[in-house]
Order: sequence, then C-alpha cells, then structure tokens
Amino acid sequence: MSEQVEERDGRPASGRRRAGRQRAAVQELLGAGSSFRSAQEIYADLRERGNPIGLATVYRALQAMVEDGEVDVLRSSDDAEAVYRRCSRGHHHHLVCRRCGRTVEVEDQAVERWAGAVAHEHGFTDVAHQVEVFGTCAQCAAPSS
Amino acid sequence: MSEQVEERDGRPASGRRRAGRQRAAVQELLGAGSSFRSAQEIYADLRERGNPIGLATVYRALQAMVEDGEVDVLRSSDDAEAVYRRCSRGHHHHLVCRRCGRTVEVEDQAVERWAGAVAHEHGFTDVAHQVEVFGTCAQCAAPSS
DNA sequence: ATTCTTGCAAACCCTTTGCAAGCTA
DNA sequence: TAGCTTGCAAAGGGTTTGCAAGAAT
Repeated sequence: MSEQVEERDGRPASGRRRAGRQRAAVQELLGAGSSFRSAQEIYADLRERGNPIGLATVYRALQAMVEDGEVDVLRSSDDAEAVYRRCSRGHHHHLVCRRCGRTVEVEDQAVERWAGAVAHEHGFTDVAHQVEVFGTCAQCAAPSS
Repeated sequence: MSEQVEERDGRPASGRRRAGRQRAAVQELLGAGSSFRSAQEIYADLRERGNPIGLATVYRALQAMVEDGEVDVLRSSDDAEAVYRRCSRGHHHHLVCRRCGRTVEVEDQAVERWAGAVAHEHGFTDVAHQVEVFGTCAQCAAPSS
C-alpha cells in the first residue's frame, strides 16, 4: 500500500488512442456541463438519452481522459464514488458551488507562492499542492431561485 | 477538511461511548505517528504486533473517531482506500512529505483570505476550502542518510 | 485482416452490516 | 443482568479486468 509510484511511459497526449464513438459520447457529456459527474451518473445519463453504453466503457473512457489530463478526478470524503469534471490543462484550482455544482477555474499566483513559502519554511522541497474552494454561487444563494 | 467546522462540542467525548480495549489500540497506534494510515494498514499493523483485532473493529473505531473529530479522513485520488490521521481540532491545513508521510499542520491566514477573496470575486458566499500541500521533507531529500 | 473499442459478467477491493459471543459496569 | 464492544462472515457498492464480438483502418 505504501509502494511508490510506478513509472509509466509517457503517453502522447492524443492521437494515440482511436477515438471510439462511446468514448466520444462520454467526452461530449462531460463537456456539456461544467460540474461534477460520477461514472455511475454518466452511465445512467447516457443510457437515458438512448445511448446504451456499457459501464465498463464509461470507466475506461474516464480513465483515459484522466491520463490525458482532459478531466480531473475528485473523491469526496463522505461519498464512495469518484467524480469527474472536464478541465483545462495546466495548473489551476477550482471554485465550486456546493449547491448546483457549477465550477469556476481559478488561476492565481498568490496561492502558488503561499504553498511554496509554507513548504520552504518547513524545509520541504519539490512542492505540489491541491486546493479546492467551495461556496454557494450567487444564483443558488438568491432568495427566489 | 473543509472549514465548515461543526461548531460546538456537545459531545462528552468519552462519556457516550464505552472505550473498549481495541478501539484504544487503534487510537494509540494513530497517536504514535503523525502520518497517514489506511484502515487496512492499521489492521495489519496491530495484528503483527500481536493484537488480533478484527477488521470491522478497526473500521468502527475509525468511524467513531472521525465523528468525534479526533482524526481526519482523506481519500487520495489514485488510491481506493481512505487514509486517517490524528489531527488537532480547528481549521488548519497539512503539509505532508510524499516520501515518508510526515505531516506538519499549517495554520495561515493568508490562504483563508485568498480563498475568501477568490470566492467573493465570483459571487460565491459561504466559503469553505480544502488545501493540502505535498513536498519532500528535508530529511527525505538528504542525499545520503 | 489487423487492431482497437465495446459490453457483459465476473472478479476485486475497500467498507459496512448482521448476529452471536465476550466484557464491563 | 443490561448494554456496549468485538469478530467473523456475508453483504454492499464502486471500479477493474478477461474475453469474445463489433467497428475502423
């Protein structure tokens, strides 16, 4: 369980994998909204829309997309399932509405510096960090929805 | 993890639940180090030390401790199992060594302000955030030793 | 035809729960 | 004895994998 990360071959961003109609469906569905979606939800969603996809395919598509950096994975602490969201490449953080799930990508050097400073202060190097900000968006906070 | 701490104690930390020798064992083991431990690891650890605890008991103990706010749970994105760590109450973040797992609790108003500002900027209210900083600690980074 | 993708179902893993037995007060 | 804790085994739920069938090149 405490094993170190296995080295995996660098994967050419895209063009290596044949697109596949079903994977495309997953991509499209994720691209549609900007909020979280669990694999199970995506599976159900696609089926309802008349696209009889297999659950395994959904997982495989998501897995591939994560590897390619197309989507982010997040595991809530209280929920058993992982949620995925479309996501631009590069380093950034998210501001998500805890009510409707809408997500805003945030990019700010301030946090980066902060993380670096804190780490350095304690003698840590090779710093990385993970930040998620939650809140209630203006729309959801509106008294009369 | 998020800062929306369930205020107020109200919980006679030790008057409600009868301690139980096994739960005590889990508490002690978690208290020993300041790094992550998965339930499975704790289970294996205790057994190796000659304490034939049951897996279910480990989970129940951890569950109770989480409820009492004695420990934090964290689910890594790439790992299937949740990890637990002893943790002081109140809002703070962690700086953890990706090599040895050592954890330093960090408390800094800067991030809090940053999170608030970013959220406000986008019309979000009732803000909470979750931050984890990873790095390699000085000891682990040392060339020889 | 070859290679990659898809689906189904079984396999896996972590976690939770039912229930009988063991302690503690 | 009453009430809580512990263990084992079985159940649950999400995710992954084996393998045969279906597309695309």
